[in-house]
Amino acid sequence: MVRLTPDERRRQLLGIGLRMFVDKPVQEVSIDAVAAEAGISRGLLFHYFPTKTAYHQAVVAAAGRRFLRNARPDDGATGEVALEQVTRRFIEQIRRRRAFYVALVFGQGPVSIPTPEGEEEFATTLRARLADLVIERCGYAAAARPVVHAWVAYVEDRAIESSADASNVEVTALVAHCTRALEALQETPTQRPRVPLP
Amino acid sequence: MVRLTPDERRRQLLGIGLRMFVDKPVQEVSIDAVAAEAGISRGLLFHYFPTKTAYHQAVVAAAGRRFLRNARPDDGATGEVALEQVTRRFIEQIRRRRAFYVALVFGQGPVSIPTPEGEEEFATTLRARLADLVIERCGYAAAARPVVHAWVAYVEDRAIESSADASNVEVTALVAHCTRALEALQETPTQRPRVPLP
DNA sequence: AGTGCTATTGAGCATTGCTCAACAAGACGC
DNA sequence: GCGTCTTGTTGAGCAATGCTCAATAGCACT
Repeated sequence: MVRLTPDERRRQLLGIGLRMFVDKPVQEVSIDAVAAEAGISRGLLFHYFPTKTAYHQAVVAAAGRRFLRNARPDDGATGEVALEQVTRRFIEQIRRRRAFYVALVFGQGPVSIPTPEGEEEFATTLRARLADLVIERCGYAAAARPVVHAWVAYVEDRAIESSADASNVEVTALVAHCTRALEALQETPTQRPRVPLP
Repeated sequence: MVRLTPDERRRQLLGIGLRMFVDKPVQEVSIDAVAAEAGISRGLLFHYFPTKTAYHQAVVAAAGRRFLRNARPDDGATGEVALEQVTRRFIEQIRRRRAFYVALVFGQGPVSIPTPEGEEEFATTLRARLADLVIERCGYAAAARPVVHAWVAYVEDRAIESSADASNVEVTALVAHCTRALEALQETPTQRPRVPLP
């Protein structure tokens, strides 16, 4: 019987979930399997997470936090440089761990990533957090939020679909395309239909 | 005991799943509940779907097929007109049944939508099918497929995030923006990085 | 009416999600 | 070194669940 700090144990369980939910969907991963992997009893898992669904959501949220953290630009960076960094880091991350991303982040719909400490029960999605990041750090207007939010979806799809074996050069080109695309999208008017209706 | 055609029964079960999986995730919807809703025994459900996961996937695929079918342009339409129709129908559909779409299509990652009859085990996602639709019907080059595919993700996000209570006029403006956005994205070069690396 | 086909049932089993009272590992005081 | 307190941890136990399979019952056709 190994006794861990609640924090250590929690982290261990989340880490195991991060591995187990990649190949199998929730309903095919049993609490027993997770507990066995951790070397603990079933009961303990329910001491840390009230329900299996709650555990799964916590794992997914952890995955989202991880991607968000790794996509952050350098502390000094702002404007176009920051945008290039965020875009590159986001894309590279997805490509490096494609299956992981698809299973735990992309395939989970609007999964909440609670902001860490204290802030009043605020929760949101990875796309929303990345959009905030771009708006705050790269100098985009708050009014452009819908465009930025959906642009994240665009970049995400390009990263997922681009085959992971492509060379680094292609990644650079993709990053360049995506940063330019954000400007192009932002400049695309939202007012009049281009094809007048009959 | 009510006896139905296998086809009718299958349709009924898929229809029930289409309703049940909107509010609750897979692991919280029991086969018992589905069977009770259909007025049949648990066993029968396993006669139609070998496993619960298979049933869920079939339901999700059905949802995808539905959206794909409703997004098709008119038979005669081509080019820009077809693009406008596909975009509008896709957006309107998502907005009209937002929760449904998010739960069953968006929140399921790369769910396969098998092409109906005969075709050799080909299966793909809703985004891929919509991309094919745009390429074939709206006159886009096959080389633009990655852009079109990710553009679908962009449109999808705009539709999901735009509040459902907005007026019809705003939808028209959004459709116009999205169709223009596809051109803008297509014209955004993928070759050189805009911000040269140090 | 009889016969064949098959959609459907229902008992049954192993596993699963979840609860809870009891246990034991470490920290602290003495 | 001993006792005590706190709390991370266990394991039995239960109802519900996913799934199997032999038996049944509805329907079409002769």
